[in-house]
Amino acid sequence: MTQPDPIQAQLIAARRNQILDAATQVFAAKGFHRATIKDVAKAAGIADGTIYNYFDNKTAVLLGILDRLNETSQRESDFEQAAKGDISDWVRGYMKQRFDRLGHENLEVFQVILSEMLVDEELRRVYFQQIIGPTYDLAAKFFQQWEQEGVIKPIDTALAMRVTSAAVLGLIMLRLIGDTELEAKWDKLPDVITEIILKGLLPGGTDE
Amino acid sequence: MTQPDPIQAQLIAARRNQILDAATQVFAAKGFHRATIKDVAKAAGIADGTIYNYFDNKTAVLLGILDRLNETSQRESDFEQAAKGDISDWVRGYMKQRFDRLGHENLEVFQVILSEMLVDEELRRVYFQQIIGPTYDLAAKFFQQWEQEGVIKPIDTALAMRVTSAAVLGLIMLRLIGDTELEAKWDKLPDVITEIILKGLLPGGTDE
Amino acid sequence: MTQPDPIQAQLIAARRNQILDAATQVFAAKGFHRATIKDVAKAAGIADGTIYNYFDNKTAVLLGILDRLNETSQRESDFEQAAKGDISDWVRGYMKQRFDRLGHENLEVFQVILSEMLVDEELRRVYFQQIIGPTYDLAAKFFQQWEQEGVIKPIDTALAMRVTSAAVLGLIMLRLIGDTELEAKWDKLPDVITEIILKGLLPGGTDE
Amino acid sequence: MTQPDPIQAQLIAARRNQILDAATQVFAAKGFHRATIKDVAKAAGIADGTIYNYFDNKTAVLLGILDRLNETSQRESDFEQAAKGDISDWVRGYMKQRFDRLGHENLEVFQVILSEMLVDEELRRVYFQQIIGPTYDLAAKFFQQWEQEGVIKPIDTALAMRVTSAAVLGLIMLRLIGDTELEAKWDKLPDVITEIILKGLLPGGTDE
DNA sequence: TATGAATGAGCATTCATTCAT
DNA sequence: CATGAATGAATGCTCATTCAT
Repeated sequence: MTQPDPIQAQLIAARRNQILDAATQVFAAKGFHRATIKDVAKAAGIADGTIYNYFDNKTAVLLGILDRLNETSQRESDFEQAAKGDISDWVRGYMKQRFDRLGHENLEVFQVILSEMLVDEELRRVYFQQIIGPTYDLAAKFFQQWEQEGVIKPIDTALAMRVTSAAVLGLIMLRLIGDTELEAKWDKLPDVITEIILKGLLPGGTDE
Repeated sequence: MTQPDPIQAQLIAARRNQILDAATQVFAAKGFHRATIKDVAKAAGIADGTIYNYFDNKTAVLLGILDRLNETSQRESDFEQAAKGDISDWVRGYMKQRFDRLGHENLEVFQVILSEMLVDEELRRVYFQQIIGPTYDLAAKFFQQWEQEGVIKPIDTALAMRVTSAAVLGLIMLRLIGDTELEAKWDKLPDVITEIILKGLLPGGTDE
Repeated sequence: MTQPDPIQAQLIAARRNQILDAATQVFAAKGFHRATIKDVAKAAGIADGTIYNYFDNKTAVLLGILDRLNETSQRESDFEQAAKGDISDWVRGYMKQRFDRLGHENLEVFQVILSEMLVDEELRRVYFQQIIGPTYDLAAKFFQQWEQEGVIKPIDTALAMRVTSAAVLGLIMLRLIGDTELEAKWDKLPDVITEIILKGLLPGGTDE
Repeated sequence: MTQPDPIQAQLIAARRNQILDAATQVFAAKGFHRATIKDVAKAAGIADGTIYNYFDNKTAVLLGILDRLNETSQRESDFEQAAKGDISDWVRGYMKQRFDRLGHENLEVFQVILSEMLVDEELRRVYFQQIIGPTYDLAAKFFQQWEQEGVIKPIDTALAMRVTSAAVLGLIMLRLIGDTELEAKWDKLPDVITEIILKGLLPGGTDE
């Protein structure tokens, strides 16, 4: 029954991606609830029912988008290397990457995911386990190491780390909510936020 | 028609609050979309149609909740006085107030509002105009004053202010998304976040 | 309990008329179904419930309008006198009266009544008994007399009479349905229709 | 997608007809407003939603009925041929066809359509464009030709033509409104109305 | 596997009518 | 009688999901 997966798996993956591409586009444009399966199917150039051969339900499609984002993130995250440099470079690099990766389409899908996540238990769980969790784990290592090395002041690293990423998430939220000022100065944010965060984290906190 | 509206207004306000109480409870429990008007009516102990004597739409009910939150906020916000003290006190006070005000029920409603806001243009507009806008304006005054006085380093105050509130919003988001660590250490956050933010904002950034 | 009706009756009649005036206006503007009791009440400057002290239900209000139209019609119909003259004058007079009486507001209420009548059994019955019936009876007398006197050709007078009034009703319908040509030439119709009908009814049907 | 639409179109047409048959029956029995989509679906033996795969709205279903009536009309209307004969034959033929075509079911649907048309702008527009308009155009040709040939007296042909069809429409209305006399003598009407109309239209207007 | 027609549960909203004050 | 808040039945329409072909 279940063949190993010669090229079958590739075909399936291709179809899934085709659907996810369409869904990303459609969800970003109309939002999760307003977008219908028919919309997605049409955008993908397939029939409604076909989607259900690859995903259990509409929510699963959103989860699929999340998964892909996740994979992309991990592939892109070269924190490890960056971390070899000093903390200043690392934070700035982290910020730059975060803000850059949110181009227009990404931002809109992210909006949909966030909105749905606030309402859907499972999505929340998956997002946390697959995306936030690993990121935390990685970052935690750095923060703890920095603390031990005295690079940052003695502080609850778990919270410090969370405040750092919260600042980013919060700025994204504010922009999504309609803060035009933020939208206009989006490019300046990595530097500003780095400056603010760092000069508090650094024991000396002065010039740089 | 008959009287100007001495007690009439009170009756209306009472009914509205009765509905908003029920809606708050129901929306928090089931989310905005999953909750039906019938649910809210039942929870309020009235008929479906009665809700429409006090609110135009289901969305208007959510806006009503937002309004109440807003009024409560403004009544509670004694930023002005706090500001007379130094920046350190102000930021710590701001943080404390923000985090304290999000008890359990508040947090859940906030979750619903955030989720819906990410999807509903009008809600976004209203929220921004009525809540974020005024807060920004108030905060902007302080930040600019502080900058002129040299209390904080020369920096884009508009962004600095946004980063500050973004940190709070982001932490709330992270908690809502399911960060149990944050939930456990919720009480410590005002101090930690103040420390981080301030020591970056302060020109010296050291001891305090 | 039931007082004879000193001035009471007058007050009641006044209130009823007040309501019917408002209803006529509102129904004409929005149609029977789209118009709500609230609309009528507002237009009449009274409360919703008050209407139900004077009419059993919404349909009864329409019936009330019909009644008034009927009374007006009967008061205006001086067919008797006209009939003393010759048939030509009578028909022309009849036509002129019919077409003149349909000014703008009248036409629109008539539209509402017709539409509702086609769907409401009782309205149909009342309309027929109170308006069409009496008119038929009156006209029948004339037609029969004319036939006996040889003023019109030997023909089924019941049908002849009906064809005559049908022509009028049909033209009104066509106009209501949207025949702009008819609307433009509305004033010419009494003469044209009289000419057509008469020169067929008259035994000679000759010159002109 | 797959095939052009050989049998597909037939299936669709069949389903549409199935729905229209049911709707005709239900609308005739209960009237357009009182009839629910659920009624129609039940009568057609399908689910509610299925109707919306074939029609946009409830109103569109009524328009569909209208279209079918229209097609039938056009197929049946052999005015052209009839017109080759003399005017007397043409009018009598026209009348016969009109009155014959309104058997019982047809009459009831027509009632619904008329009622709704008096209230619905779009229906009115469609009916005028698709049914009345073409009929007018065709008839206008004949009337103008007849006038030029001196077959009918010099008269405003546009109005003459309208009076002619108004007579028919008016009689239908009177019958629909509940004129039992008309119902009883329905078969005699084509002759009577032809006689009345013609002997006025004919220059001589006498014998025949 | 792909299709897309059929399904039918689900829901916001309206509004005629009632009745306590 | 007047009021107008409360009622709650009633309904068109959507759309995720299924399943026969």
